[in-house]
Amino acid sequence: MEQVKANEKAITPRATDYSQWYLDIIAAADLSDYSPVKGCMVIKPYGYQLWERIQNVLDAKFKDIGVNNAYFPMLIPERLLTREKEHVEGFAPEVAVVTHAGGEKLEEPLVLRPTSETIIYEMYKDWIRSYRDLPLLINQWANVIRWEKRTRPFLRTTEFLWQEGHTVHATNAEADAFAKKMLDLYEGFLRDYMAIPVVKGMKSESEKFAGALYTYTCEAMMQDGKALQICTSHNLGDHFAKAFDIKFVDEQSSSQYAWQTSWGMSTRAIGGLIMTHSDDKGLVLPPNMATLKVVVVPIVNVDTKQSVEEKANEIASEMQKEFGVRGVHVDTRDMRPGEKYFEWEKKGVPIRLEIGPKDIANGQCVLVRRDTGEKIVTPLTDVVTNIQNTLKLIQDSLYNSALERQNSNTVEANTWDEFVSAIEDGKFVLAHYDGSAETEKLIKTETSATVRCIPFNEVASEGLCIKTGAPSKGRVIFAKNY
RNA sequence: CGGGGUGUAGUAUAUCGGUAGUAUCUAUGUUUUGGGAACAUAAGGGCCGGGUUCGAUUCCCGGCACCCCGACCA
Repeated sequence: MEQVKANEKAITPRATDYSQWYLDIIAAADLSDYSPVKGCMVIKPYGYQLWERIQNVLDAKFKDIGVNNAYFPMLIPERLLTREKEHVEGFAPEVAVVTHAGGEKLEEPLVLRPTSETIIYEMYKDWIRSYRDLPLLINQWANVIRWEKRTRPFLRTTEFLWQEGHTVHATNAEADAFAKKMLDLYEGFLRDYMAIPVVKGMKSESEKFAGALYTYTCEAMMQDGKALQICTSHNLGDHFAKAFDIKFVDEQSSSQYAWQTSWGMSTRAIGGLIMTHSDDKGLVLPPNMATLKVVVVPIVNVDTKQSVEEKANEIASEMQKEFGVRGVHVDTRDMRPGEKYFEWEKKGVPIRLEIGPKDIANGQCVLVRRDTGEKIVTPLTDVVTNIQNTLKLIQDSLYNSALERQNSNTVEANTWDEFVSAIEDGKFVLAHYDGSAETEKLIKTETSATVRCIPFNEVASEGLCIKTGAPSKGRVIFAKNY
């Protein structure tokens, strides 16, 4: 009977089955549910809070640099999608198409957007006439559909939520600088809020966005050593401008094609958050991502219930002045304290505050860190300050340990044997390769590693391809990936 | 689309060719409360179709669904 109990409440250890561990965390924290349509995902309220946080913070950052929101339709006429050759070839295998509506077969099928470049640029071509209309900086929050063969909650779902920014510029240099600027913005967000360190770099020719000139990416390392592409920013060059006839008249009165970027971050980032910080007890949220930052658990019995809960509420309302009404919760449910602890641990709440009759008598309470489990006895007079400090400590410590993990699991390989064994060990492997799609394919077949990116600081390095021995410029990171 | 696995209550599981058992969850009540409480009562189940059989949840065939591993996923 003990055995059954343990099994029911335990989370599969990471070391045993990482994949199952990940699913367990999601279930334990009550983040999502499977939908009747395979591959689609229901995001439950506690999970959606994370998405709302991402939305709020990113949206404010976008607006700070002059990017405003708009909305474009979900249905795209098929002829628009097919306009840019590489784009349609890249996406064709995974688009869902509406062929019937209103009880009739449609004359022209409508594609459920896998991404919105085409429909947005069809509009842009009429919005842009002169250099005075540039740059045009627009973002949209939307859902997109990609019919992937294999899905995983948050990491790759058939339908997912994201933001996609689409900008238009007068020169390629300006567009490129903007694409990189957005990547830096993402990096800052991931560092300061999600506590996820990333490697910034450029995608290889075969991994870049279909239709882009260059794709820049933030790659993060998960706890099993696999890479996750957490967001991308594309310099689209003038490819789409030419396909959609987006032209402007410059200061010399001559007509020119415009230069564009697009960039996005999706609900996949939540998957990255889960896999970066969580432990075998459940989810761990960085304080800057947690709506609920402190949960207060009064320790009571029948006699002390009223007085202890009163005191707990009093402290809580003091804290709410600092952390917001939704930032502090007093859990007065009629359950044993231990049960509550486990529940909030599974949900990743950064700090738990235990307060019982003995504490009150001593004018103190017990502050417990979710990340380390450390218990800190705190005078009631210093609670708010101590919590503020502890939240900062947790935030920093989560980032630092993730960074440390990433650094210590990133290695260089100079021979093929080194390379194979490092990939086998789940490392990020820095190595030269000749840049050809064939070599990439070959390496993937033999080791299941893919080119994650060419880190910006490696672009100039020269050497010989790890596989073919051909001359190579720009060392890349290889890794297994999600 | 290949390889493997599983279909029994909301969830997790057991047994068995003959009345389907347990835990958990849910509801109600009493007692409890410094790390997953106890007792009592109640409600709730065999994926679908066919075959073998006196009798199938069990065995066989087919379908369907789901899970895992690959392929695929710029």
